[in-house]
Amino acid sequence: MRGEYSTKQRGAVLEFLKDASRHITPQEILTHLRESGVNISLATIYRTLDKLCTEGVVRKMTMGDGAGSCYQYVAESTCHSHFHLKCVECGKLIHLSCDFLANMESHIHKDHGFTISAGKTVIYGKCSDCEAINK
Amino acid sequence: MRGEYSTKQRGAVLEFLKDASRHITPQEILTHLRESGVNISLATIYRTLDKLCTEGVVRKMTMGDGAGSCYQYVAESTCHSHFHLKCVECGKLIHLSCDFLANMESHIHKDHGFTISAGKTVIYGKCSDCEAINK
DNA sequence: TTGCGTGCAAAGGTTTTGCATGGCA
DNA sequence: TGCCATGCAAAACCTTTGCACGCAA
Repeated sequence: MRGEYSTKQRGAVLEFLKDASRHITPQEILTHLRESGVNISLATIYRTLDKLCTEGVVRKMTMGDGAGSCYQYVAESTCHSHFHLKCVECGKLIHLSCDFLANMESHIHKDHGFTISAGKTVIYGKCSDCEAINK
Repeated sequence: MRGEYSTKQRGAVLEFLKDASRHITPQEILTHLRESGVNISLATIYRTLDKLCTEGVVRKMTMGDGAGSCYQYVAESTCHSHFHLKCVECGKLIHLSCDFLANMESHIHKDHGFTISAGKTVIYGKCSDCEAINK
């Protein structure tokens, strides 16, 4: 018989991602689940995340600071108009929902023939706090 | 005496980056320079790139597909209004200069207090070609 | 001569893979 | 029972670092 099995580990990973609903590293998942008494290995986490990614349930993002990849649970409703700003100074990650960005998407689609995948995109720059400090 | 030396390796790396004027991986640099008869090691390339980065001569970018980091030569004049679109299907990288994006920068700066670093930002999505194929 | 730059090899961290075992259906 | 999922360990990668030597100034 073909198909997928529902296991404790897979359930735990998915539940943790849902609860956190923020960007998470495989290492974080390992630590938290171990603390919660779940027996799981890093390899399984990577394999599980890979599958969830293919299914479109979670999303993989790469932070530019070499700190490894992050994964995030994707609720269907939050797919649009949601960009991420990452501060290159302090590493803070800002979730940004804004109509203006919806305009940007349609502009780029019309004028440049490119369909933006907002969830995968990380915009780099400096947050207001760090900007103030350096001035 | 303090200061920097001008070496054959450093010159070769910089020249190659200038010539290519596109996004390049350290591995590519190694291969090309070796083929050109330049004796150089990966470690030196990383160290050189790191310095050039600090000096602002090249820019480091992270491609989200886990393919490692890319570096790009930065001409002073192209620092602004220059975003990158990367197709998640075919991997094509599109350089985008457009006034609209300048507007976006100022909008995000004013309304969200975030200063975008366009050169470090890669916007993911689907290019028109791949969009057409999948439809 | 001084001390930065380089090459090599080893180390560090993240992600992947092989293989035997365990667990779901 | 039949397979898929898991754990462990090893491997594969990318990147960084230590150390002795070479080379620019």
